[in-house]
Amino acid sequence: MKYEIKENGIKITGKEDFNPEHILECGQIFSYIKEDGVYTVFSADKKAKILETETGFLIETESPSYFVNFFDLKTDYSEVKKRLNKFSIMERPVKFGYGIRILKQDLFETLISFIVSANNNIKRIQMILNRIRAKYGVKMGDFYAFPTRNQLLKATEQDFAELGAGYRAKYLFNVLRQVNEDDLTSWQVLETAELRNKLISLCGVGPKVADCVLLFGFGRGDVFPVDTWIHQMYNKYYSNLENREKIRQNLVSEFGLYSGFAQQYLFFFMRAGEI
DNA sequence: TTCCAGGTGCATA
DNA sequence: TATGCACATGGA
Repeated sequence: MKYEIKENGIKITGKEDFNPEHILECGQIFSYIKEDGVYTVFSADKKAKILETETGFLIETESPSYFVNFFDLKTDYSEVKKRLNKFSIMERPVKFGYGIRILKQDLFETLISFIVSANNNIKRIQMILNRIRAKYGVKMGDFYAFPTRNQLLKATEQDFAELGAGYRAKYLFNVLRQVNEDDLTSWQVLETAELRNKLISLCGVGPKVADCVLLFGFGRGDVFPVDTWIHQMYNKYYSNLENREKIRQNLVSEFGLYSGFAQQYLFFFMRAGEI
């Protein structure tokens, strides 16, 4: 796959390592829409529309350099897939989710989004996050930016509850008073284990949410978020184990630096009912 | 009606 | 350290 910065966005050549549906519908991001088969993705205060062309895709955006990083275009996913295919369990999931890429998302938005995601379903997560955008974010023409921490500080616990956050309203209210965007950015230099502990110390952030923020925000490959789907997968393909911490440890020791990638293909595969 | 969704916090032993 | 339970909400 090749990419090229154009006046109106980014031109992608090749379809094997970039598939909008697989990238966006694999549960790593909640802020996107599909209209007439065309995906538009929202991140922080930016958006990009992904148009299919004969030879690849055009990522139409005013912020091309942001989305080069966002879509992780500098990473060679054919190499990632080659590595993963050395694990026999990965062959079918990698083939099925061929165009997946792990997004490098805005840290603050990722943190808030995955706190909302806990014990929740994707449709409702999207609804709640949309309401948060619309109520507290700045209007950017035809969409709302994800609000900043300062903007969200105006919200009370009751406000979040009214947006549908349920019992997570308290987590949101509290976490906003524990960290700001600069804290998160400054943690980028920490090693994964220490960074993980920092995240887990935050309200509403346990092992699973921390691993999602590490993978989808901080771009750490050496984490393996274990949710109900991965739990099911493990019981089917490995062994019956109830302890999610042990499952996580086993999977991280198996996949090492490629844990995050493996996890995402497996999650997409499981959720699609391919099992 | 009951179960489940990309789980976490807290009490208890 | 580890186990058990409560927690909002809406769709299946």
